Amino acid sequence: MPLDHGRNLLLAALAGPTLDRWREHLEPVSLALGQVLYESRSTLSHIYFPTTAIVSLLYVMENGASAEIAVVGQEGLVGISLFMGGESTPSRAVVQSAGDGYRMTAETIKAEFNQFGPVMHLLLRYTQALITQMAQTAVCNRHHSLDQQLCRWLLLSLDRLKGNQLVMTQELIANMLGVRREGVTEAARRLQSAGLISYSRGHITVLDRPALERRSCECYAVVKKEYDRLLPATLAQ
Amino acid sequence: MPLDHGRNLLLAALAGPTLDRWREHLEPVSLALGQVLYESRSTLSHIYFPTTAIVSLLYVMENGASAEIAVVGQEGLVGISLFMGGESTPSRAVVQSAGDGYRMTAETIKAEFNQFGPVMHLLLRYTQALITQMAQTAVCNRHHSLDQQLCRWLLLSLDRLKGNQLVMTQELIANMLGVRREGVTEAARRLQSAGLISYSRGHITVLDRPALERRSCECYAVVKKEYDRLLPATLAQ
DNA sequence: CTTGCTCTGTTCGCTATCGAACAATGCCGG
DNA sequence: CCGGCATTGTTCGATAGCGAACAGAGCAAG
Repeated sequence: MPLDHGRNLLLAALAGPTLDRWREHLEPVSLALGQVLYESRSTLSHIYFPTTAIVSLLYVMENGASAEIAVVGQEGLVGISLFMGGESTPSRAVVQSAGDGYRMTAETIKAEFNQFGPVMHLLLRYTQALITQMAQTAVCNRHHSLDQQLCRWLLLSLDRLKGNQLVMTQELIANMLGVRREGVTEAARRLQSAGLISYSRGHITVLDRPALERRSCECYAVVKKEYDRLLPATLAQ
Repeated sequence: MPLDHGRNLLLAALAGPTLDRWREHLEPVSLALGQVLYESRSTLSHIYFPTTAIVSLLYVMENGASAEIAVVGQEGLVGISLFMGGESTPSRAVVQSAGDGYRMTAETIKAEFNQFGPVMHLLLRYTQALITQMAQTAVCNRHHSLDQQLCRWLLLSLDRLKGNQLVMTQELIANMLGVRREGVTEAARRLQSAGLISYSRGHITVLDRPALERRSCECYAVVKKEYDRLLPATLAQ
């Protein structure tokens, strides 16, 4: 069963006949750290279903600064603009944590979407969950401290990986959060001395997840709750 | 022609037969300042198509602070979660500028969407434009100064009104931007002394729109461009 | 074991925004 | 035309995050 190990939850939610039809169209791909799945304003050639990889949707400003808009892992897909109809977006999709996934050509996914069945409704519900994540990112950027945002970010990433370890430099986290690397260093040090995490040279281990959740702002919980509500079949496994 | 004056651009984009069918389902409504079209997490009963009103989607935090996620006017609709499948969202929709619009029951819009024709594709393209606006709000909240954000916000509002006047207290703007009222006062004073706007007691007149655009961050242009790209038929009027 | 490089730690002054307190101004109803 | 209220203006100290510069510290290749 090729779709089993480290599977993507949207794919896993597909019922038998659809999945059988999809199987031949799903190409396994290995996603390397830093790989760009699509560039800002470029027409997408494929839609991606991460399994063990994590992908960040981020916007890169004219001056080169960036900010993460949302994160996608095994629970979702990269490339909603293909079925939403726009074909491209102003944002960029970058692999934030190396791993595997599947991809499907733009044509195929559009044809599948346009069968207007359960596939379409699943993809749209996922899209709404993604919208919630973006909205909450906006709120979080406005109101919450770097410490809180770091907690939120670690939790969102953790949910998309197995285990309690993240391979992730502070520099990279800073780029995602749109802050200075030094700011992340200090926030991480505070979390470490509080015993919530331990890290060294690109390896972060979460020691006390409940404490991390308490220290995070409400944004994490809002997003989590909404994913659980909108995609129960896929997450309750 | 009841849908003519101060019309909604999505409705205007509908072709004859669809519009004829819709006409009897569209109920004209008057939207008062501060009116809540839907509450956080509540099931929506109607979808709204503003004509002269402007509606803000905002998230209200546990401590009462708020932040605008996106703004909707004559170019769009309020209540995407009805056809996206979630039925509700964690955000709230509040009338930011009084005016008129149309509404349609949840049942009707779902039935129309599920005819899978041009209506569906139009609504999905609009949704993608809205997503871009949310994403850019997140970026803007992270990186840009209050002055820049105020310019962006004024421009977005202006695009959704006729004329160059906004009826809008600084207190309200502050709530939307998620900043202090004093901050808006100072930013507005700076814009006023630069000759870009003139305001008094809740009435803001834009005197020099090009200058406002220059002073704004890139976010406004990104969003505008994406709306124009995704909804050309509706905006090119 | 050394060299070089990546990653993390730390410091300094700077600025934008915050939070709070209070003053001034103009509109509206009686 | 006067009192009250909504709105705007101004100031103060506090603080979070920025920008820049540089110091350690661990890993990896030779």
